[in-house]
Amino acid sequence: MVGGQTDLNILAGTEIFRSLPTEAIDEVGRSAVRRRIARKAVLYHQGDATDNFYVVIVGRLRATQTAPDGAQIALRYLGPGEMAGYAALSEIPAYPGTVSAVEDTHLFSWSTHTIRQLMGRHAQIAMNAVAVLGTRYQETQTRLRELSTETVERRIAHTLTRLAQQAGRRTAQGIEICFPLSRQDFAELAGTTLHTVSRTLSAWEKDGIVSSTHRYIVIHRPDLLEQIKEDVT
Amino acid sequence: MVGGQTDLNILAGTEIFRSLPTEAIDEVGRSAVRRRIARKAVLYHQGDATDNFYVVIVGRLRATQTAPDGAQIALRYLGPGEMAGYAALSEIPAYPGTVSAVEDTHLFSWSTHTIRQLMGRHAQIAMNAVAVLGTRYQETQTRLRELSTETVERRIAHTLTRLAQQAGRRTAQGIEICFPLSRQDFAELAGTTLHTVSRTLSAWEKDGIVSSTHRYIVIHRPDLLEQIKEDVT
DNA sequence: CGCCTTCTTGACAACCATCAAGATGCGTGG
DNA sequence: CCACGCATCTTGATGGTTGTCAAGAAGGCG
Repeated sequence: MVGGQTDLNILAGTEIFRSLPTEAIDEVGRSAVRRRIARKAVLYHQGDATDNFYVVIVGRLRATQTAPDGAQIALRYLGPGEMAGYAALSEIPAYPGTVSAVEDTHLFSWSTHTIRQLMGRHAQIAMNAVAVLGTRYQETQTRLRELSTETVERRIAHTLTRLAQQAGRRTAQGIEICFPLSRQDFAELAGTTLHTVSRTLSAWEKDGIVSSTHRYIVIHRPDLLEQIKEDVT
Repeated sequence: MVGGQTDLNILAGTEIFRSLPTEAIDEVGRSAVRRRIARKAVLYHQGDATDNFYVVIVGRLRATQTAPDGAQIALRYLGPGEMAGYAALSEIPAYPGTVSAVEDTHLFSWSTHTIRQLMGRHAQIAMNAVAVLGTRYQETQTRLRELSTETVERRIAHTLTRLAQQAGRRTAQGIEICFPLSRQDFAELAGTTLHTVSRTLSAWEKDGIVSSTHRYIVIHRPDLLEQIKEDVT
């Protein structure tokens, strides 16, 4: 159970519980459970029975999908305020992907039954869920088109821009992606191989567009990235 | 306005208005407008301001997305009972894709304002929308993974299976995709070119897996398609 | 300080898009 | 009813993009 005023304030700021009247937020808080998972730990596995719904408080999660043959792609990275486990909302019986932690992460969680009851009682929650899923659906459609029609370099540029938008932090040097991301991780997000990502980022680094230390990427020249995306050469 | 008992029965059977109490269905029907669009006509264009929400009664729609450079992919084909224009539900200001009719199509429509009001008043509608968007989101994620990791032939097999599931009709010869689909259309759905689709289907036709006349594809050996999908050669 | 993971870079080849040209078939108009 | 024309489909040849294989370099953690 979660009840402190700070917790309620956090809840009120999340994508799924925004714009709720106070008593509804109270109810949401009363039925929430706090949980913490360590870096690299798995929140749930693809194929597991859908039993819980989550909201990230602090940290970063990574959602992936694996094919029967082992090939993997990254579906999304989830930061503070974002929800995980939408299957719990939509009566999908098994999680369609695996979610694990990129950094130590704090979460709120609700059982499938509870979150559905909350949605039924407060249409605003369901409408927020519609908005979130709509936006994510749209983003995935766009990725699908990019993957179908664009060259790798442009796809990598798009992926990087999206990352910056979702998890970018302004610094003196430019925009930094604020969680660690290996070449392999990036490749799984862009739909290519770590080799191609490495080559492309190396070339961009030569041109002063980006730089990366450890596993943190910094964008120095967003304008040149835009140019790469639009380039019709 | 739509009020006949048959219309209400149709509405009660759609993915977005199922499981509603009678008076809610009544309300939905009262605020609905009937509309009809001819084959090849456009329901709305990508980028248009989101003004209406639709449900297909009979016919078939096709949702596509076009890149700035003109490259196009098919997002989805929509048949009876399915909804179009989810942007109207999720406050996305402009339609993210274009929807046009593959066959003469009858629709119900609601203004953006009306459908949102209905959702707010009846949480069940919003929950149904969550379920529909969740399922579509999941499907798109799977397509994304296939496009990232699988060979064209297997992707074409997956695409054909999905089509059969969504719009297949059992016949004496096998399962027929029950709307006309050109090689180009198929290619835009599978993320490849019409040439590759043509070659692949020709090869499969030689093996007795499928056949196609005019623009109707029939699957004779679903089992062999499954084998192609799983083949780990 | 050493090992192991991750990254970089090169060489090569395969898959599939592109280009090209002919075949088929449907709709339309005479 | 037939013939013409246009759209679609088929099939071949070729080349480019990018994945695969390989091996060495760099960097972090125990």
